Amino acid sequence: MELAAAKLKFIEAWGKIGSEWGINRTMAQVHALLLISPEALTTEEIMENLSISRGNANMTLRDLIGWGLIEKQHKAGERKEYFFADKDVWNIARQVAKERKKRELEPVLKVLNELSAVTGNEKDPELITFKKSIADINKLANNVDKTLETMLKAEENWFWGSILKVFK
Amino acid sequence: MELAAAKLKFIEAWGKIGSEWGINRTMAQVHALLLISPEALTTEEIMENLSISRGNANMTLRDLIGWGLIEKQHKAGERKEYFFADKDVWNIARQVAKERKKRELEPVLKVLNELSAVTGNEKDPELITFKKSIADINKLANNVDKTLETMLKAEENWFWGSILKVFK
DNA sequence: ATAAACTTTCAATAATTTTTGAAAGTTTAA
DNA sequence: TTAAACTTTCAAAAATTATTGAAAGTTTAT
Repeated sequence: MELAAAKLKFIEAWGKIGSEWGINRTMAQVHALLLISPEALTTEEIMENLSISRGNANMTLRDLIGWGLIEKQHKAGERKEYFFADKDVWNIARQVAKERKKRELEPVLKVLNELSAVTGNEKDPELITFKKSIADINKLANNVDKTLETMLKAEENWFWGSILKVFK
Repeated sequence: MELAAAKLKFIEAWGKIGSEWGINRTMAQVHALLLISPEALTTEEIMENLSISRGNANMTLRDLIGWGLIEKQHKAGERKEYFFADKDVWNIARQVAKERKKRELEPVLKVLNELSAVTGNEKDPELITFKKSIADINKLANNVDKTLETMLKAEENWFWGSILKVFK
């Protein structure tokens, strides 16, 4: 396969993955484009490359910066802003894990905690089932939380080394 | 907090989590409802409880069965179908992991493999960057795949025991 | 101070996803 | 076979989410 075709295919695939994981297609595609680009690109170049509007490009780039996945770069003597992606895939995974933990897991843990305090007739099967479910989910969520916490601090080789060794 | 209020809050929260993870809100809410219900419920009861239409309930229940998260049950002497959710949270996590692995991760691994075979001028920075990105993503995806594979086979206590011990 | 170069905003529009509900289909019992 | 009880389908409508593009805003150089 030729590079040009492969690039298109990668951008498409990354966009699809993104949308399956609740990240909007365009955002994932812009990220893909920057990920495989050796040079930082301008808004203009991104718009053209992906056939998206200026407004869309601007918002998407802003979001990607918010996720910590790309950064702005300024070139000496130029007014234009350039954007480039962190190419370290482990950093990307960690960054995504970090943001989703903060944005999603933590609020869930908070709600689960509140729900643990439900009151009522302790003989009521409805209450018994409810409490058991909440307790189980709570336990799972806490284990996930701890594992992510470790992942965030860990180096890639150490992390996978440890996990895969245990599972051999 | 009273049980009735807690149930509503849980259904809402589970729905929100679902939609953040690309599962549609209603599907997650129906799952939540069945998860905290000690008895199997009919389509009718689910419709009423969540204020959704018959068509929606039917499709959603079908999807949940497809994900292996709920099952049909028949009660002796009754024509109606009852639905109930597996209450084992570890099974749920495994089931979701299994389906997403099959539906999403495996196709991605396939595409990444094809993209590894890209050809071109080996001195071209574009090609070098592309190949490096693909190789790195490939490695990460394979590690995730192996870990999920282990998770699918594992008992909950063993799994978390192993992971959390390593990370202590 | 002005204008060119560039970035951001946001109301309107488009695209996508979800939901409805009535009609069609199926199963069971008599 | 008929009809009641129940389930499934799917075209149309509603809701949600993403995108556009022109106008407003900002920064820099002169």
